[in-house]
Amino acid sequence: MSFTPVVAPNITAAIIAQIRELIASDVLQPGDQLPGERDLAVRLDVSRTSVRSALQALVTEGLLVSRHGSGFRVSTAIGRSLADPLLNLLGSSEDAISDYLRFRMLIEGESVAEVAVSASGEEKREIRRFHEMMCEAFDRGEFSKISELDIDFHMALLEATGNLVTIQVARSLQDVLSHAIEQSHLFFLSDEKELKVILSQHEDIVKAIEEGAAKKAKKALLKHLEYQEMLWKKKQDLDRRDKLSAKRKSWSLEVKR
Amino acid sequence: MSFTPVVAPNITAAIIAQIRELIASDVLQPGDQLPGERDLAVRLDVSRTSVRSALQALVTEGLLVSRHGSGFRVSTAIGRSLADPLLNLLGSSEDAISDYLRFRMLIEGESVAEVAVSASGEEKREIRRFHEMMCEAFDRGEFSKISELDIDFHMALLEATGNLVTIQVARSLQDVLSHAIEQSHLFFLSDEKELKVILSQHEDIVKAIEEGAAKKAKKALLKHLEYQEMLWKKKQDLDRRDKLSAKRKSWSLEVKR
DNA sequence: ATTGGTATGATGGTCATACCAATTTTTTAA
DNA sequence: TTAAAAAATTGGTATGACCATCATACCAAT
Repeated sequence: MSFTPVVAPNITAAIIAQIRELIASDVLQPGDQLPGERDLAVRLDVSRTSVRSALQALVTEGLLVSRHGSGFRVSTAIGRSLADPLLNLLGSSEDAISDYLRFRMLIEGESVAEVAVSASGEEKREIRRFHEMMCEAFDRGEFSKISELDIDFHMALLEATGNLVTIQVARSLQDVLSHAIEQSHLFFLSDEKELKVILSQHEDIVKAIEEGAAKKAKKALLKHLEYQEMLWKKKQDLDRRDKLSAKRKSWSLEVKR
Repeated sequence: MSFTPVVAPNITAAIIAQIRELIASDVLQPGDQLPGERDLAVRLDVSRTSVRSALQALVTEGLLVSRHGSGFRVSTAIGRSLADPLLNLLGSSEDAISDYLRFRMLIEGESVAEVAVSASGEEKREIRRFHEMMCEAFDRGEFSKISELDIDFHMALLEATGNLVTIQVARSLQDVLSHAIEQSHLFFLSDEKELKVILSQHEDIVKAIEEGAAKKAKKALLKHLEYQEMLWKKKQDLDRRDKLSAKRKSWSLEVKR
């Protein structure tokens, strides 16, 4: 007969676990606002003291941030342990963006195939919704919003798989990218013509998903990412040529001087 | 042990800092008992609420341990930092390990196919070298080394692709989840029979890579990871059954009381 | 001498209430 | 329409109370 030590019931720990679960399962997303302490207390049927204790613990852990008078929000920098090394990487290597796109092909290629065959109707409708919002933004000429919506579109794809590890990794990566993209401005949204191509590629992906055609969806998505990689390399070439000509110019000036 | 009254905004933070300082300067040594909450409150000239908030934070941080009715003590096992949000996040979910393996299937499946057709002879020899080291460790009965070498083996696969993003993500993720894997001890190295299966699966993978057979290699690797997922689910079922019986037992005890 | 029961004081855990301070929202007045 | 003022909301702190648990001491029965 083996007895195991009894763990005392701990209300605070239970609240912590519940909130953590909500964040892990992506119901609460980075940046989302939590209900107020008093509200939470009545919802969970516990005292405000216990709620505060739990929230405080999550703040010191870094999962939440609190602002006096405003409330609690889910931290936007959760995957910092993943993000930090990658940040250095993207800054140091020229090919990092290309590697990033190849990595996304690994992840999203299989994921979208899985989604096509096993996602619910509601999830598929969610994906199409993002796509339509993107098209509308394009029609209105709000090019700055398009890249945001593009991120949402691809995240919705991954979220439909329900794989928590995939979701968190993707989110961390996207966080890193948002920093890196600011440096290499105009990453995707450079040309109206190119945007049109991207939107039609998205349309192909969504259609394949709705049809439940796994291989077709995967193929369409890989084509989409390969196109973006091509765009990136093209842009990189132009930059290199610009730098080269600039160098020549300054050199010639130097000679003249 | 000298406590000075607190005068500051962020009262809780000030208390935390003071106690942390006492521990860092070794005035409070591991195992030492702290004054009671009420005592501390009057010594610091703050409310018991603030004292509790601070102590609670230090407990979740791992510096202190509390026992109901006994008091707070300085933790005897300091140094292990569980402060990583992502770690706790993934640790809170039951399916995290399973999701982790599915994630690896996404990454490694395509990667190994790529390696089979495009890796150099030297890189392939490197992979085989890790495999052989694993076999030798098995023959010598050094089961504890096997899981380490297993990690090296799979990392060598990914490094052969040359994708820096993939490598970084895999490294970080393995780092984050290492404790979760250790916690579910005997994950891989439970049974000699199971280890033999794993080694033969590795052999299949290596052979396919050396032959340059992409699809064969991918298939072998997916089979390998699916086998591990099966092992994990099996173990999880056993755990659940144990907990259930334990619950029944404690219940009968409760009735007696 | 060991075991089981009981009493007591200290401690952590939780709750309810109140008030303060920072922020946001709404209202009001120019 | 705009800007200032007021109100409502929210996190931070304080206080007092009650309960469950722990550590200890003491007593009684075997």
